[in-house]
Amino acid sequence: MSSAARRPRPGRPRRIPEIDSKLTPRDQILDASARLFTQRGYAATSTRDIADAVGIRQASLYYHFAGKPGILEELLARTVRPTLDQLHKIDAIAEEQGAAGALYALVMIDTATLTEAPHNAGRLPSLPDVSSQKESTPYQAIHSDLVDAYARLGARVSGLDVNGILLAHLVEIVVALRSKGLDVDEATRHMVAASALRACGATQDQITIAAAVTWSELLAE
Amino acid sequence: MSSAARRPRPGRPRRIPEIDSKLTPRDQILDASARLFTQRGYAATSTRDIADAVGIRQASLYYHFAGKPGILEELLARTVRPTLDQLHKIDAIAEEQGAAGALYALVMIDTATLTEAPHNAGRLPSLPDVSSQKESTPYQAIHSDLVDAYARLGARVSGLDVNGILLAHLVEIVVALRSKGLDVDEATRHMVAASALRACGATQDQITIAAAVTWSELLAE
DNA sequence: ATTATCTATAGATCTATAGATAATGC
DNA sequence: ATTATCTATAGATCTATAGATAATGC
Repeated sequence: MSSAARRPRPGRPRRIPEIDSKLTPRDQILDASARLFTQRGYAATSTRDIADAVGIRQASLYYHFAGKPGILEELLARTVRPTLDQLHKIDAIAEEQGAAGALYALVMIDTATLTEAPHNAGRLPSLPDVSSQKESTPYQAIHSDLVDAYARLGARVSGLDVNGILLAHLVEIVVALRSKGLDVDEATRHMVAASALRACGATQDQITIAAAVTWSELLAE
Repeated sequence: MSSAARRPRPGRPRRIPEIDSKLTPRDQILDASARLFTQRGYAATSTRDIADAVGIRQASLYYHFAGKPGILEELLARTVRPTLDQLHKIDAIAEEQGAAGALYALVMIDTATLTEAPHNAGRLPSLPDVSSQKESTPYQAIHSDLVDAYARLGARVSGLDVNGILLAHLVEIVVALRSKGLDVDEATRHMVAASALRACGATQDQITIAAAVTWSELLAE
């Protein structure tokens, strides 16, 4: 038998040798934290709980993160950053194909981000022990960028002032579905995108066209 | 001017005299706790936070409750106990008028309980730091009594095995509405009751009759 | 030299108990 | 005597820092 692939890293070895994980130590911490935060709550999870789950000593967390708030911050950011990183595509679609197609595409991207977040970390922002944190964390800033994008596109589709938070909230249905153990597939996400356009007063024809636009544009990465 | 009504109670006075509250000290603690638990989370709220909100010393809580878990337990119980206390009426309706009317009435009573719970304490059971508690608290027992009642009536209305949890979950829509700041009025609760019957396969005629039954029976306290 | 861990521990909570105290009630 | 508070504090965490250590990389 060949022994399992070893890929020795620098640094003092762990007391209990790492089971061969494909994740970096940093990502192991984030994954364990997402699981514990969503299952037991943020405040109810101690840094020791996280370290134990990863298989390192409590103090070793601080080499990778500025403590529990730092871990939370990164988990929150990962629920929006992948979406924001594609906003340039949305802008391009809005230019070339109109706002309806762009809004539809934004919903498809945002729901993909939320569906792919490990351990349904999209639940975290609405937990009381997370949302009651002090204002003006980096997350609040990037999240409001996303809300602004929804508000802009919603306004252009409807011709009215659309509340961006309302659209962002509508998209979070996929988080609720996941937390009830339901699978969120592509068809589900299309339904959510169509709902968002309908909420902006789009006709069925506009929705059908928007759905078509999304594919031709987004697949051309 | 007449001085505000004093109603001296036995016991050492508080350091900071109590502002004339109509609540017993025990209920003052429950009210402050419900507010803090729903706003900041259960684990994120310390016994000192609660005591400060009430205006007593941290240690004084323990005269009224067996600690934070005891306070939580009572708050959870109050989200179901008022409903369970009226189950005998539901049973009577089921006997005399049939299961559909009884299920409709149960939903109306349960939604009333949840709508009237101070600070929307109906949110608490689904918070991760609450739901991940160890099993077999008294609350789990009485809550499963309620779920059983839904399952029994649902089965009788539909003729099939209906998941009681599904109906109980459907009712919790009123908690979600309240936490979004929306008002839950009687019309809303009727819509929820009708939805529950529809979920059990009731016809519109059956629903109309069930709605009528509810009033004649429940108003006769 | 750099990296990623470790051990040890200080200081800040946080929970819960013991026992004192200041009212009312009888 | 009973009731409802208070003060004081022990013991159990929990977070975060300091500094040592055991690898790899150059």
